[in-house]
Amino acid sequence: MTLKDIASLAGVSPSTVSRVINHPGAKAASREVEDKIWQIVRETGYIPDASARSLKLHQASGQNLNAPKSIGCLLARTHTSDPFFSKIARGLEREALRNGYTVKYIFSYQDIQKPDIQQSIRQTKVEGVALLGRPDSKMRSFLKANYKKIIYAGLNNIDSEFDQITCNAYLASKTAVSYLAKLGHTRIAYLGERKNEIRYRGYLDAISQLALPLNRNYIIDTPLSTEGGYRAAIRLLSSDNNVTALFCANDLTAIGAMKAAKETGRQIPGNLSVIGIDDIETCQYTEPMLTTIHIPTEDLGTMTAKILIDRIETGKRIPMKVELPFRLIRRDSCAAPSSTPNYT
Amino acid sequence: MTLKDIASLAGVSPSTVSRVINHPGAKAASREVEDKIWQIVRETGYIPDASARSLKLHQASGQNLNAPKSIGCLLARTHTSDPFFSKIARGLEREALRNGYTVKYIFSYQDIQKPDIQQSIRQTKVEGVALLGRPDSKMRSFLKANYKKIIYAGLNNIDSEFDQITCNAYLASKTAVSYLAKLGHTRIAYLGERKNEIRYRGYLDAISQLALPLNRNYIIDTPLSTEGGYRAAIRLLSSDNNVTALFCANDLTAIGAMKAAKETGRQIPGNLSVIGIDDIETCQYTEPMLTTIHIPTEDLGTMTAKILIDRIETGKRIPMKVELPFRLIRRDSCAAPSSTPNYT
DNA sequence: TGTTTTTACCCAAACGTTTGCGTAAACTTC
DNA sequence: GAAGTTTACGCAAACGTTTGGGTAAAAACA
Repeated sequence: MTLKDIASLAGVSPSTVSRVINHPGAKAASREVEDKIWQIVRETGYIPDASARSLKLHQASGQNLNAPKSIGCLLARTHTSDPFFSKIARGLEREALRNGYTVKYIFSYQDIQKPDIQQSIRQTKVEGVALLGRPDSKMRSFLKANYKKIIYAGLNNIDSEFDQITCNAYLASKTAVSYLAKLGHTRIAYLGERKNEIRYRGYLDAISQLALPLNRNYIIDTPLSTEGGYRAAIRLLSSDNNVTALFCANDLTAIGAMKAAKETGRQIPGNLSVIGIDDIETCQYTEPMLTTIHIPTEDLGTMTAKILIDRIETGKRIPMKVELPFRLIRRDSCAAPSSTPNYT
Repeated sequence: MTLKDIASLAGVSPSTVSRVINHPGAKAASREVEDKIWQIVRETGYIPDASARSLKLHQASGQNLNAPKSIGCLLARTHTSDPFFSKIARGLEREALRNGYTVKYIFSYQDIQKPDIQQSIRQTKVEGVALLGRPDSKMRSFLKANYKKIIYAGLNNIDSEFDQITCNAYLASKTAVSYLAKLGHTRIAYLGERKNEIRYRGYLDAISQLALPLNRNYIIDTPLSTEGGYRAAIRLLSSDNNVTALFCANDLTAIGAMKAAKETGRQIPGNLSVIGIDDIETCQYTEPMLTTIHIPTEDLGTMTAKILIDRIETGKRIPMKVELPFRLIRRDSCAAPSSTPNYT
């Protein structure tokens, strides 16, 4: 349904329809014609095309009072089933809706180099976009080329011109490791990603600052998923009997690791302590319940929405990096290393 | 700064600039010219006008052979973090992408009555939509009014004109209950939703067909989430010492229930058997591992995409109801009821 | 009745892009 | 060196609006 269609249905020219719609009341057309036009508009459910309008008016996209507004949310498909990101998305959506915005999600990260995918994404009209999880460089340049208002939410700082809503995962990691150290652990392994990963750096720095021995074998590079954690832990635990604690870069990984631990005969937290990051819901349903660092995931989402929407509505950009607080949640998966330290 | 400006600065036509910018690498221009254009773009800080772009790209899917194509995916926000639906979505997305379609997700279910939300949804152009999870009547009429090509995917049959890709959850439920009965259980509880829920009907019919006693107290109406399962099970287990098995309408519920069982002193599967439906990944990471009915979730998604896309491309509709097979996965959470049947 | 004003509409030119088609020139191939 | 193929571009027509500048017909006026 376009203006033209309405026009021909009403038997008038597009100009007339446009005037009627945009300046209601201003007698741009006869009473009769005006009524007829409105009627048809209602019947057909016609919605003026926002792009065309803004193109023509070249108004800085803010004017139309009752226009449908929406923000985009970009998320890598691989993260689609990660509760951490779902939760952020949920906060985002809630806050957006409260402000009258719809959220449109796009998960087609990895195919961003294909031109038709790019087009398809561009085609969905949004006033700004929230970026969940680290973008690769392709994604980054695509975003810069196509959107003015972009906010990144996630755990890693990304060195880029986007504004960021994060939690200080570097500190969070150090906190987790320190906690393990304070319990008496000295042989602490890292399970998670390494490349450009701030949690890994946090681990490394904590180890060195606490003057703990750094053992290369205790660093396992693995994707942040339950299966990744399981595999990594199996690898580690079946070849080494000295580790007493596992620092996992997120809860999913930790949960996988716990299963591996049990399968290789460990008691948690008896012979082995496990700690994660995120505090996803499942942490409370594992046996034992998982000690972890709580990240205010949902708030991450709502803040992102708030700031993005503020930027959209005021048109002003105050560059910023927001950091939300984390905290250690002591549950049952960590304890002092057993007095008979080595598992046999 | 417009395309034209860039073009004249570079001494070429706008078309060339456009091509260079949009299909980088595709030798749309000579190496020389291309470099020059990028250089000017960088120097001038040119940003393509989003409205113009989207206006142009919108052109209603009629002519343009390699136009960007996309399908919509509607999912209730409440299901957003349910692994069952994430998995369907993942299958859907994979298949769609393989066919050159992008998927656009919308989670704004509950606010569908607000006109501006409706507008915003309508505004996103898609060639067809996949509907994950049962729509309420508002949603249904909205969909019927706005889209021609709709396919429903999920566990419940919905009596509607939409085509459906499902698993026979009715039979699945009966299978689960029969399995428990075959193990020797007679006091089997139902934890899950009741209203219009086919799994509930399956439970009821199984109980009656197997001539087991039907105990109203063993039917707990609860939302399908971990927390829902936990609450429901606490309620049941702390007031009754005779149940020997819990049939949970999905795995999330079952996982919550397992926690409650442990907290109330049950051994699984010693004193209490628990069975779920879905076979989400977490099932393998619980203690004990959860026996469940496997639903080919990802296939549900790919089938949905396949059929939807076929309909879009051929333009023909062959009304259909597709049913994918399920199967029982025996893990460790179910066993024969103990010889000292009552828990004390 | 002739002249001016008003009413009610239409025409067509933009807005900044993208892209199918066309075409000179350059390069192959035999 | 003729015939075909490829490369590297330009032309112009869209996309859906808005709006300034018309102009016939109707209304008002003298």
